[in-house]
Amino acid sequence: MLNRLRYILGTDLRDTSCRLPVMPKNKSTIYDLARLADVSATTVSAVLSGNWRQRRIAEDTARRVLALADEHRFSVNRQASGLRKSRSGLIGMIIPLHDNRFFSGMAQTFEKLARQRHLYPIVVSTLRDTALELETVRTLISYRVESLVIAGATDPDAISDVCQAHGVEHVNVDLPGRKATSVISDNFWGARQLTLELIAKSTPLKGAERNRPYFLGGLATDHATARRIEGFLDAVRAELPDGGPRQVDACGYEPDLAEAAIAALYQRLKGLPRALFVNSTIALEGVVRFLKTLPHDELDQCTFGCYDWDPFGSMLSFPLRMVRQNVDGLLEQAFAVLDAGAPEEPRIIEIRPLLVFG
Amino acid sequence: MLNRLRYILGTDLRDTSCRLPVMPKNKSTIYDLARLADVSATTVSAVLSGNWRQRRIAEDTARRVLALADEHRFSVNRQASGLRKSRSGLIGMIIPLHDNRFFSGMAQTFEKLARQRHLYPIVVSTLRDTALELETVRTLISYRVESLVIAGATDPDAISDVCQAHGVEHVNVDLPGRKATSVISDNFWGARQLTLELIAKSTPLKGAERNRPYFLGGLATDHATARRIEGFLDAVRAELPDGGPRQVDACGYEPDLAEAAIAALYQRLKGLPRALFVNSTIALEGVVRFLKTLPHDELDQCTFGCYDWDPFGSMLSFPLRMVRQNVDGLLEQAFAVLDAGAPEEPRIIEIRPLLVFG
DNA sequence: GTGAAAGCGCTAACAC
DNA sequence: GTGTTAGCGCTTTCAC
Repeated sequence: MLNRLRYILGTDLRDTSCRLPVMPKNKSTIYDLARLADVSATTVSAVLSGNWRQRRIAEDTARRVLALADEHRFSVNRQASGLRKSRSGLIGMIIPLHDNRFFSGMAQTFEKLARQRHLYPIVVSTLRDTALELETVRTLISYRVESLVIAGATDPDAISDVCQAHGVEHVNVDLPGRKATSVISDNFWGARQLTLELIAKSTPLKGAERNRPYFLGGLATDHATARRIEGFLDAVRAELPDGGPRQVDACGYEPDLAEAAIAALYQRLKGLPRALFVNSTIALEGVVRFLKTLPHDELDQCTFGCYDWDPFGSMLSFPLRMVRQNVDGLLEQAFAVLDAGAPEEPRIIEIRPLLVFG
Repeated sequence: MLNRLRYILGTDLRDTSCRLPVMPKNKSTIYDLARLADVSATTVSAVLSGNWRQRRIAEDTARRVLALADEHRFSVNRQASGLRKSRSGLIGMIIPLHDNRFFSGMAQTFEKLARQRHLYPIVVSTLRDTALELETVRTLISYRVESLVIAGATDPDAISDVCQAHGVEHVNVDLPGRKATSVISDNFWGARQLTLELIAKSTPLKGAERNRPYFLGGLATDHATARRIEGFLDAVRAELPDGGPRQVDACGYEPDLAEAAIAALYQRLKGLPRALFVNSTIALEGVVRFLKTLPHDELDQCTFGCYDWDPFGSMLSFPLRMVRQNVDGLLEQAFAVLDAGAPEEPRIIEIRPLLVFG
C-alpha cells in the first residue's frame, strides 16, 4: 500500500530531509527500482527473478531494469521473497565440530552438492551437545530451511521428532537414527578389509601371542567401534583361527589411554605384535608417543593400520595403512535421499570406506 | 487481513477439505495460536519474543500461550519477523575452505562468538574463487546478514565495495584489504621468534654454509610469506651476521616443490643445515618425504621449525617447533571491530601467533 | 506485454 | 493488560 503510494508519488516517504531525489544507497525496494525504470514492481520482480521470458516482457524493458539494478547495486530481499513464496532457498547441515578433518570434509562436500541444487548451504556445529543440537535445528527451521542433513548427532531421533513436527525433510549421516533414513560408513567392511590387509602384508612372528593383529582404541559401547571390532574379529577368525578376545582393547579415545594400552600390550607380549589396528587418529597419537620410545628397528616387525585418515599419516616414520571414510559417497547418498523427497520408511544405507596406504 | 479474518472465523481458510478443526501439523501462524489461546496475535507475538514483561501481560496469559506453543511445536517464522523488524539475526563469515585446520578453527571460534552476541552464525566457503566470493557475499546480503567477517579472501576490496554499497558492517581477517579494517597475524614477529628459537636451540655445525638456518616454501609474492621472510632475515642478521639471500627459497607451497628444494639444498650443503624453517605444513609434507630417505641420525644435526601448526606435528620422528596462529585472538579482535560499529578509518591490527613445541 | 491489488507471517504504534 | 491496524518487501493471481 505505502509502497504503491511511494511508487506513484515518485518520492521516498521515509526521507524526511529535503535531499535531491537520489536513491538511498543502502536500502531500496523493487518499487524504487520500478519508478526509476518507469515500469511496475511486478515487472521488476519478474525480471530480477529470471522468469521474465515467460511473462513475455520486452527484451528492452528487461535490459533496462537489469542495468538499473546493477547500477544501483540492488539486492532482492530474500526475507521478503522467501516469506511470500514460502521457500527460503536454504538447506542446513549440523555437524559436531568444524575443527575435525572428517566433518570439515563433509561441510565442503555438502556445500558443493547444495549449490548444485541451487540451495544456499548453512553448516552449523553443535559441539556434541544434545540441547544445542535441538536448539540449532529449531532455529534453522525458524529460518525455514527446506531440508536438513543431520551429521554425527548425539540424539538423532529427538531431532527427527522436531523435523517431522514441522514437515522438514531430513536425513542422518554418520550416526544412525531410527526415525529417519541414515547414511553411514560400512564400518564392518572397512575394519575387515583393513585387518585382512594387515595380516596379508605383515610378516609372521614367533610366539602365538605376538603372531596376531591387535585392536586398540575406541569405546565398545559406541556403535561404530562395535561394528569395527566385529569386522576385525571376522577377518582374524578367517585368516588366523586361533584368535581370541584378548586381541581387542577398546581402551577409549584419549591419547593417554591409548599410550598406556600399547605400553601394557608391549610388556605383556615382550615386544610389538605382528600387526596393530588403531581405531582412530586420536588414539594413534598416544600409540606414536609410545613407539617413539622404542629402538627404531623394532617398528619394522609390526604392520600398522588406522581406522581414520589424515594426510599427516604419510609423514610418520613407519608405514601406515589407513581407512578413509568416503565423505563424498556419504553425502551423495544423503542428497539422493532428500531429492527423492518421499517420506519413505526409515532405512540404513551403508557406504564403503576406502583403504589408503601411506 | 486474511489472518485477522481467519482468526475471527476460527477456521483455517486454506483448508478446503472438511477435516476436523485440528491445527495443521507443519504450518501455523501466531494467529492460529492466538485463536487457541483466546488472545490476540499481538499478545502471542509479545510472549514468544520474550518481551511480554514490559507489555505487562498477565503471567497467566503468558504461561498459557507458552504451553500451547510448546504443545503445537510452534516455530516463529523468522523470515517474517526479520522482514518486519529489518533485522535478520544472522551474521556471516566467508572462508576459503572448510577442509583446513586454520579455517575450520576459525569457523569454530566464529560460531562461539556469534552465539555470545545472540546472532546466528553462517559460515560459507568460497574456494579461493574471486567470483564465488562476491556471489556468496551478495547472497548473504540478500538474506540480510547484519555483519560479515571476510577471512582469507582473494579480493577483499571488491567485497568491501559490495558491503559498503549495502551498508553492511564487515572486517577482514587473515588477508588484509585497504577498504575495511583488517585483523591479521603478525607474521614478521612470528617468523622472527621462530628463527631466534631455532638458532638458540640448534647446535653449531662446521662450515659456514651449513652453519645457518634456511627458509623453505611459500611464495615471495604472497603478503604473508614476504613478511615471514623479513622476520626470518631480521633474526638471522641479528644473531648470525654473515647470513645471505641464498638462505631463502620460497619455492612454492606444493609438497613436490618443497621436496625438490630440500633435496637440492642437501646436495649443495652436503648435508642438512643447522636449522630449517619450513613455511607451511603443506611444504613440510615434501620435506618429510625427503628426510625419510636419510639415515636416521642425520636428522639430529638439524633443528626444524614450521610456520603452521598441526597436532600431528608431535608425531613426527624428529622434534618440531611450530608457530600456531592465534585463531581466538584474531576473531575476538574482529568482533571487537564489528561491535564498535563505527565505520572507522580502515586500519590493520596485527595479532601475535604462539610458539609451540612438539 | 504490463499493471493493480492482495497477502505471505510477523511486529509496533496507537488505541482503550 | 490487551486488541486493532498498518506495513516490512516481495510474488502472484487476475485483469486488460
